[in-house]
Amino acid sequence: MKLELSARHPFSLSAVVKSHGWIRLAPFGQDEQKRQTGGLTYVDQLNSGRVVDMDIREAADGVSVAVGQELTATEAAEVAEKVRWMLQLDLDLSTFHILARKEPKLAHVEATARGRLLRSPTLFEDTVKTILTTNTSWAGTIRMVEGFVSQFGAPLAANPARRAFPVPEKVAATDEETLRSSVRLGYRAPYVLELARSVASGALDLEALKTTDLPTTELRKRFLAIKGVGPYAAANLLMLLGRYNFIPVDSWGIKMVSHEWYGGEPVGASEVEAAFERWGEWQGLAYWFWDWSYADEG
DNA sequence: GGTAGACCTGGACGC
DNA sequence: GCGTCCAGGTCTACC
Repeated sequence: MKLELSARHPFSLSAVVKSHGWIRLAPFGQDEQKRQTGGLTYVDQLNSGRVVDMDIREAADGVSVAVGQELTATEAAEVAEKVRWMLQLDLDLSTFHILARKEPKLAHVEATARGRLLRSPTLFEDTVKTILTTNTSWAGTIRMVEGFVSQFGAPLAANPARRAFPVPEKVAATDEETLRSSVRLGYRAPYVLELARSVASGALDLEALKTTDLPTTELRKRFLAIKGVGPYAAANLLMLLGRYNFIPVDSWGIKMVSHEWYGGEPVGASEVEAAFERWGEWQGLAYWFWDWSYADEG
């Protein structure tokens, strides 16, 4: 089954895929051919319980989504809605692009259709993944997410090796020791377990925050109330929700700012924030897509 | 409100 | 092969 979805222009699927590291985390995938064309794959468990695989490619007016299974009308609508969300197909970045034209370090943004961030279909998935990026190497994040998905994700019938991201209920039913020792989440295990149980029980309606009109500072407080989510993680989640008032400052960003404006001298989070303060409600995006002078593999 | 120490893992390094 | 050190954000206790 194939779906055609339009995108607000300028749009580049490749730019979305390369926007950050999520593409390397299960159940996202990208074989060599898709790396060259900018496409991606994703395995998802639909509300009906069925696990489907999506093959997403750039098309004339947006993207085409090939689903490996025949879908009901309800399922097809769900897939379309999720892909629109994941790729931010409807996002209007024209104001940011106008501002970026005046800054040489951001002049590339509009021409290359950058600005969108790849995100997961659910805020639960993005929150778990964000927690698993904290206080570890990128290789560690990949390993933890891979273990988490392979242990608790529902398998694709045609290829059980490929699995969807676990639903909260499945994770909630496990215990901390399994998450620590088997999935090797370390001290993050109780954070992920508590999050899953809060969402599964209905105590925390995480998905409602995707479209809430709460002020950004209030939304940030909601994220900071989640165990394992601190200033960096909260800012990262806000970015994914299109709120760019806070910068997800991590050690890499501190290093970049240090070399960009302080001659490599030690700086802290406050210097990073000060460097982008003038960008106001767009500061997170300005930071994210800044053309850094200092070369680093990040 | 600010700060020190603990948390957990894997990789780098020295022996 | 083994032990030690270090990097990576957040939490808790304490001031």
